Amino acid sequence: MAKPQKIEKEKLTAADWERGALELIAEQGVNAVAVESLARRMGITKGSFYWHFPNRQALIEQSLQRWLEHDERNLQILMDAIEDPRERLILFFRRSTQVHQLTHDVYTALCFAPDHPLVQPVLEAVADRRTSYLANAFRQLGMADEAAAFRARLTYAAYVGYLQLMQQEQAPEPESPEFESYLEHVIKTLIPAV
Amino acid sequence: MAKPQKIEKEKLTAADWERGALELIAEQGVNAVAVESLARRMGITKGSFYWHFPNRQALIEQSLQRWLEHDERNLQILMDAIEDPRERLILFFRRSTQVHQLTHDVYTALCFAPDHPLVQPVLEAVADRRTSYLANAFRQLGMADEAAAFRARLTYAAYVGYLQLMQQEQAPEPESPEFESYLEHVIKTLIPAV
DNA sequence: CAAACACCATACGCACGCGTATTGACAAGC
DNA sequence: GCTTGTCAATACGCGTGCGTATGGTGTTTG
Repeated sequence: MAKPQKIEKEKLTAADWERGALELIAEQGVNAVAVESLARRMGITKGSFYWHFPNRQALIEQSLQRWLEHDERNLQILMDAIEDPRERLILFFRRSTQVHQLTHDVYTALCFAPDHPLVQPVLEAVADRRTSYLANAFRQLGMADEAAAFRARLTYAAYVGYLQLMQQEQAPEPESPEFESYLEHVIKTLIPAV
Repeated sequence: MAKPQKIEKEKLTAADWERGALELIAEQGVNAVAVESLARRMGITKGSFYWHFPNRQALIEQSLQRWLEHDERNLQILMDAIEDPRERLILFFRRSTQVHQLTHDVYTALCFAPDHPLVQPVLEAVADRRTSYLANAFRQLGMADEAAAFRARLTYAAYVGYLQLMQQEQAPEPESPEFESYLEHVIKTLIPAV
């Protein structure tokens, strides 16, 4: 073993821990983030964890912060990419399609822990962002300020509620034809005609 | 039953425990239902609890079952009381006003624990019930079967999502004038004109 | 080459929550 | 009056999960 290929060693960075935490959140919710189980999952013991982080709370905070920034960029890209506000709105709905996408699954998990003290501020920020994003699009479609704000809230609420129905498997699978019909109905109902 | 005033002894029945559990769920969520803390809250030790229930799970199951029946009656009363489907729909939205009402607060709490194995079937039943209630009303307003079902799902989703926004205090207080304006907007958007 | 540093393993103390076991108090029925 | 049944208090064992302490190994750096 003269030249140990560094494949094996693979020291973990704080970012690795954060990614692992986010995966756990996506799969099993915030409460499932336990130091020891996470460490096991990373193939390491918790002795290491407490070198990178002072405690569990710091891990969650930093992970959520990282996710928040990541989500920010995602939204920005979406906004820049598409000119037509109507198309942007439709794409917003379609985003619920992206199940088993880390960023999106984390969001779903967070939605179901709105009282968690660490989640609350994050969720608030995201709701603000998405709501104003929606309101903006509605205004561009010619709605008055107040109406646009209301419609945005309604749309956001419908989106979040749909996430829950999907969680209970009481909503059609995103790929199914029924989903497309439903989506069409939603679009017709919530997006004003051009 | 000749004379003994039963004021002092106050033995607890299983129903008392269930009520206590539901209060806890309403205030702090399903996970907050711990045997010992609940016992303390009832002014008693857990030694008694395990006489009435085999374990914690049974308590939660029976409490939820009791709540489910209670909610069933509530809905039934609502349906019987009001003839006009449009009025019924409006009342459905207004029910989100009933914060700090035990039955409703429990529902909110359950909505935020959809993955909990004991909550899942309950939530499913309620979602079914309310969705078909809504679909029925929409059909009575002249919508086709499929459209009514879609609109019902959308409406239910919007309702659940709004609960979350309220939880985050990002939605107007039910008594405020802004709430009335928003409600009006929702009605105009989701309920087809007569 | 020795000391310092970065990263990880092992082992412990502690709190909390579930469930059980044992005992006690108090009423009703034989 | 003594047994039986009902409800409650106390005390334990057990698992889990957090955080700490301490020691070890490899890599850097003076």
